[in-house]
Amino acid sequence: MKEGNILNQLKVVCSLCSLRELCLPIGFGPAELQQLDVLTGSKRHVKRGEYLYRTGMPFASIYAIRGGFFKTSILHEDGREHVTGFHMMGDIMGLDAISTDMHGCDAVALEYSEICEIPFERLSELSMTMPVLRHNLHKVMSREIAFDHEVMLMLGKMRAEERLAAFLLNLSQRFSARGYSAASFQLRMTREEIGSYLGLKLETVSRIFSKFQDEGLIAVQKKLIELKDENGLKRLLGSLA
Amino acid sequence: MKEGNILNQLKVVCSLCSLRELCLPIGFGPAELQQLDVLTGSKRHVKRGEYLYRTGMPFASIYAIRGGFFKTSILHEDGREHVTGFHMMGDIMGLDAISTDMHGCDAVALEYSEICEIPFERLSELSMTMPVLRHNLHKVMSREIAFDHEVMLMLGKMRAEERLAAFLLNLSQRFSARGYSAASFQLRMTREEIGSYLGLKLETVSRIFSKFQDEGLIAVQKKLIELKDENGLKRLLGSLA
DNA sequence: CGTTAACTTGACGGCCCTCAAGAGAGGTGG
DNA sequence: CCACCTCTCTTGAGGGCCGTCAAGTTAACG
Repeated sequence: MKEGNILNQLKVVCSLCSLRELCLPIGFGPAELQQLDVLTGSKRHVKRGEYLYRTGMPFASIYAIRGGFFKTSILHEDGREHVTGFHMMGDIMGLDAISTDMHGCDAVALEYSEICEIPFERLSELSMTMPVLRHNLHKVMSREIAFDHEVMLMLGKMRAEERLAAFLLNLSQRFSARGYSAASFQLRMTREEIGSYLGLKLETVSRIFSKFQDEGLIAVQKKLIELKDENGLKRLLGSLA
Repeated sequence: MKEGNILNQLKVVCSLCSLRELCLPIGFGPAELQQLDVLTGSKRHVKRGEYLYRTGMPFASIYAIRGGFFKTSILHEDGREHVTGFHMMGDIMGLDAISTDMHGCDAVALEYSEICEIPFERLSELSMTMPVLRHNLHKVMSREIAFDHEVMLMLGKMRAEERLAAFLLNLSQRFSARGYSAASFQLRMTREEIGSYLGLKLETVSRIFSKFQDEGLIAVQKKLIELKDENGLKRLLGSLA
């Protein structure tokens, strides 16, 4: 992996939700903008712990996050879950459901969140006449594929410390891209959920957080994370390659 | 994970490449079909070991496999590679490059292969006027996302034996869906490539193949695999859940 | 027939999981 | 307001799975 390949992975704030603003400078007329407004009309609030959708539910819309924090996960019969992703403002969820017309995972809000429901059929139709919209849709889907490949790399090749470092740096960049601090942020998820996402156990996550703190790389206070030595974390990742 | 969720994952033979046939029963006229032929006109042969594309190359086309076998992988500076996928007839490659306009992985033919190069910009334009094409494109991309999530689950949660069992069953189903034998097939990749894909070392892959053979689950003769007890393999997977 | 790549098998060790106990934080009801 | 409960997190001890290292075998190819 090229240095910073994973690091530079971030789901840019280019959500279809905010496409109105995105399209303005491109020279859209009022008519097109009005069409977009039809799409972005349906907003919903989701309380902490509530499901936005569940596995097996029929697929009709994709969801753009206006604010808040979600996890998506697959649930097993025995109750174990695997977290497939964490999602924040500007991210699009539900793209994996198009192929089967049924949601293939659960989406749970980890804090109070606002989402924007986008009927996919209408979006698809609208993308006929709006090349920019079409291009953006393809980019969003493609970015998810490319990002998932990075995650696969992480799960398949990295050791626990490298995974945690990559995870923290990715979070940092995504917060930073959204105007929040890159060096200090609140984790919205538990150690167990982090572990599930990274293919580790919660004890391992906790231990490595402590280790990073001892080494002066980060400061941890429960869910408050402060990156003290970003380059140090990046060096950890570099050792993979 | 629901029983057979991973098992049922298979990239259906619905490649855009064979869309001509696919669209016929839907009632396309000669004009539309001619448009499609423009897309599928550019065919290429790739010899064993040749690269179809490499990381960093500018993105212009996606590729539908007409025949043969590919692996896609990310290469590290130190020479180590992580295999992100194996691809056979009917699969589409290169979808991860749309977001960056640059290929993010290497695609290597593991045997003599024939592919069909599809200029993405033209495909995208064409999808404006052809809803079926548009829908198929979205489905193909969505299926890749959903499948990658299954792989992430495998890498994050399964033990070595479970990964191998899932791998063999997935291969079996994909061969079967293409008209080949589900119970007996030739591996196109080395143990090392399998290991890289599954997050294991080649010795582990070899050991587990031997173990499966001792247990009567499969018969192995180098690259020739015969599934002797498909249900036994599925039971291995079931124990995950 | 010689060379090399790919595979198999064994011994050993390390990383992470498992099991366990305890501490801290947050919420609820008295 | 405080006691109490529960969820989450931390830390330790021990064990198991798989990686590492090594040697030998087989297959493929010129």
